[in-house]
Amino acid sequence: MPWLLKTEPDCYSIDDLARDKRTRWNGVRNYQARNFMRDGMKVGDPVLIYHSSADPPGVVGVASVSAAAEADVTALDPNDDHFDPKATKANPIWMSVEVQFVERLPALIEIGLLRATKGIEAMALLQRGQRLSVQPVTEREFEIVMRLARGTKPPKPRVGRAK
DNA sequence: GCCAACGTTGGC
DNA sequence: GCCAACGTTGGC
Repeated sequence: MPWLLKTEPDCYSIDDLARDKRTRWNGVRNYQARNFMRDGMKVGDPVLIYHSSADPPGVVGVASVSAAAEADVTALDPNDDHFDPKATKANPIWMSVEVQFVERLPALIEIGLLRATKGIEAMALLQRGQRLSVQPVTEREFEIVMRLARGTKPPKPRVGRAK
């Protein structure tokens, strides 16, 4: 299933991912987000990359899950910004998946455009007060965002449920 | 920079 | 286990 990962471009941007080709999504310190990475994200799942606290914020690219979650070693490193004194080797607490670069979108899809787009009103990203940095995205939401990216119209709603 | 919304912490 | 205080997120 598709996902969305938020990142602050000042910290790690789509350009950084394009350069690195793949990266461990380390530094996530929220249990719900960790659980999505640990239990939900499967190798091959597509991932929207979203720039938060950017001007403007929006979806900038696509990645895919390239390796399943494992211990986030940055939690064990006292010199790392994401050090967690409660984490141990036996119980690292935090986990992260590896993602690989797929593509940069031809243009950033601003959050305002997303808000104005029919069919994706229920996207987690667009809900008030939500700040989760790892979010599930439905197949249809993913498809609509990709069509926005390619400048074509979103598909008509399907009747009934997929699969 | 503001501030609403949310998660976490810690006293009790 | 409650909940007030605090810290963080992130759009605006």
